[in-house]
Amino acid sequence: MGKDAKDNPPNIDCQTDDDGSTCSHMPELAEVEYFRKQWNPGLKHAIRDVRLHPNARIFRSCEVEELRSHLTGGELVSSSAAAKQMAFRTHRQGWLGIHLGMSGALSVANADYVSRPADHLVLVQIERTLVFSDFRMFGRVQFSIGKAVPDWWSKIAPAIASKEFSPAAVGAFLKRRTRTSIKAVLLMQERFPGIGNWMADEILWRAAIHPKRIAGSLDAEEVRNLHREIRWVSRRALETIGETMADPPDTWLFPHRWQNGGKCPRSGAVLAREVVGGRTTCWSPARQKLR
DNA sequence: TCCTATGTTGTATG
DNA sequence: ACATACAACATAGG
Repeated sequence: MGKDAKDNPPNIDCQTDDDGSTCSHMPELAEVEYFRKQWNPGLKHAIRDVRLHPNARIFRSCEVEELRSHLTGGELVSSSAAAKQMAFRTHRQGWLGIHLGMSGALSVANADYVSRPADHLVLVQIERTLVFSDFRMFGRVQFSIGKAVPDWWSKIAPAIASKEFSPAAVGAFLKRRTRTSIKAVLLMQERFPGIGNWMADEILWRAAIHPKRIAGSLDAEEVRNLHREIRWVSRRALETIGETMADPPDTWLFPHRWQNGGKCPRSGAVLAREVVGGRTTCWSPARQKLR
């Protein structure tokens, strides 16, 4: 699972949002991986100062003063991402966990960076500043010290790319959901770590499965197709969005799904949009039938 | 003014 | 114990 970050040469570019408020990419699997790498230039460099908002909601599971004193004068040595969670290891057995929620973002800025109101955790170094901003504060920071792997990291479900994420495991999970839509089930992190709203829609569109289908009603072939598309979308998203945050090409559902009157890139039919499983859902009625 | 937002969690109910 | 549904969290933008 863990990919250790490379110690890249310092990158002093300011990559914070220039509109100062919104980020068009909300964090799912690949976006989290992209944001994780934003802090690579700061790994293995001393942190001179920690600026944080101790009462911000993102610290609701965190001993803020312990975090502050540990990081001040210390350093981050490596990082990995799993599901929608990031883990940064520190100089002396520290674990810094970051979840980006709906509006969180990591960025690297100049050494003389002036914090904005939504910058809740800012790590100041000699050559750069590492910034975690989150204006809605659905994100979460966690911190612990010690060899023991913290629960928030060890309890993450087996990665979609792993061997344990098998068609049989997916099928067994679906079989237990006899009254829930497949769309809602795909969002369950206990089996589909990192899948979020846009990925779920993309996967179902490719697998030609209607989002309102009852999860337990999929037949063996549909489960196989679904499993294959989950793997494919995850891998391709990591290769594209995970590297550059570039939007996927027009051959994906992704760039069409929020446009009013958007059309299915395969059938040309007008896309449907409706709340399914409590989330806004987009599908192509021409490809995805309720049977 | 009202509605939307790509996430998770706590709680109530079946 | 497990499955299910939904309000709540906080903020900005259309």
